[in-house]
Amino acid sequence: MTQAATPAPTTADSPPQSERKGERTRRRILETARRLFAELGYERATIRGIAAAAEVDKSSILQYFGSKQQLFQAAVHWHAPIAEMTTDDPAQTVQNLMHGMLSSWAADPDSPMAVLLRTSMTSEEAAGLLRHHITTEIVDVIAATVDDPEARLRASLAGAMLMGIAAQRYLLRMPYIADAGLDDVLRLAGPAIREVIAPAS
Amino acid sequence: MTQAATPAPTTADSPPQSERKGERTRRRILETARRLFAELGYERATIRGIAAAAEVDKSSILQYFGSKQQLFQAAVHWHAPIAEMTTDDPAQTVQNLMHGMLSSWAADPDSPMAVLLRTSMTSEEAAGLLRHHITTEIVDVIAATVDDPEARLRASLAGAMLMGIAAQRYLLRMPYIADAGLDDVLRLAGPAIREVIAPAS
DNA sequence: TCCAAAACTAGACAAGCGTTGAGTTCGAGC
DNA sequence: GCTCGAACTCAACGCTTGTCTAGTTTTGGA
Repeated sequence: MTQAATPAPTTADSPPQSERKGERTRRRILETARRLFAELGYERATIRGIAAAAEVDKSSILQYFGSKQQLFQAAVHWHAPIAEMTTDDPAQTVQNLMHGMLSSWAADPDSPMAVLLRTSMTSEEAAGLLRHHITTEIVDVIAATVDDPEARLRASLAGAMLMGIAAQRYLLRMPYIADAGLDDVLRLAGPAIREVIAPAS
Repeated sequence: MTQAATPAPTTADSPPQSERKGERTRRRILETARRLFAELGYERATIRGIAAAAEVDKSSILQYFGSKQQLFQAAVHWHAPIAEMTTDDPAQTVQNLMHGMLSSWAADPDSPMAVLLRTSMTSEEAAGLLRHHITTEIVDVIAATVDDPEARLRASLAGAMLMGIAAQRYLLRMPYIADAGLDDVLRLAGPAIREVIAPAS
């Protein structure tokens, strides 16, 4: 019931050299958990495995996060800076989004969003988290910049297409898509996705 | 190693009223396994659960398929009639493919392809099966109808986009995409995907 | 009707899981 | 130097999993 009672009077993000010792451990657990959840999915990533990889006792994980479920929720919690990518020009916005999403996945295949997407395929709870995040933080923001009665459906479809490419490129590592350069992918797919959001431009 | 030694001198598909009793049981196990693998993923779908749902003893499943792994492989084995959908006109081919894939997923969310996609996200072995199927049975066939040095990359990207839409519509049930009519989805996304395969047409 | 083969079941096994609670080490304040 | 709480570890629990072996029931041709 009771949360691990973090004292944390300071800002809870970005490592400040050496804070409270427990915070460092907590972050190490979280990063390891993200990596293993991404590689293995929810059930195959065991608390024991995460504990061993993070060089921590399995009990510590439960002391910090309460249960495997809560550890997972903490691991996939993220905030996408979509608002900073939107401009007045929908075409430019799409370009920013595509480049931002694909290059961020390239840099970190264990990003919370990638982890959540993987697990959403076989977990209704994870799917619910993903739906909420994508709807409120991505679709709504993009749709607000488009003047169209079907703006939200258009934004959702564009997002689905982009997610399909990202998933096949970075998660499934499909031939051709995974082998091509990022610029080739953007060149071939960019105009098409742009057209879904802003058809007449 | 040895396949379950099916006697089957007749065609192995479509139920012919009442054949060998074992064949009926085998098919019932296979259909139940597909459904549960689709709903739960590979690890959460247990042999015991499949056996109970198929009203069969758990040992029978292992007798028919050897192991859980082999049962899974049998469950996700499929053949897509892509060749019958291709025409001389790439635009028409894309239209056929989109309509075919989306409406087949709508009719049967537990299709082998859907099951394989779900599990591929967290299983390298499943991902390998999916890569092989998609490359040889879909991408190559589509690319053969397109005259372009980047035909395979184009076909792969179009497939990825289509898969993204199908996944969000039928597996993740995202708002807007899942709620919209099939005709709306085709109207908005169709031209964009068509453009990826046949840019100048 | 009989009987071997096919189909199916019951029960147990070891291994691995998430979780628990009691115990041990560490590090800062008096 | 001592103390006390925070940080961490150890050993065990109850349970579920996939698989195996041995046995029972059903089936279909002679």
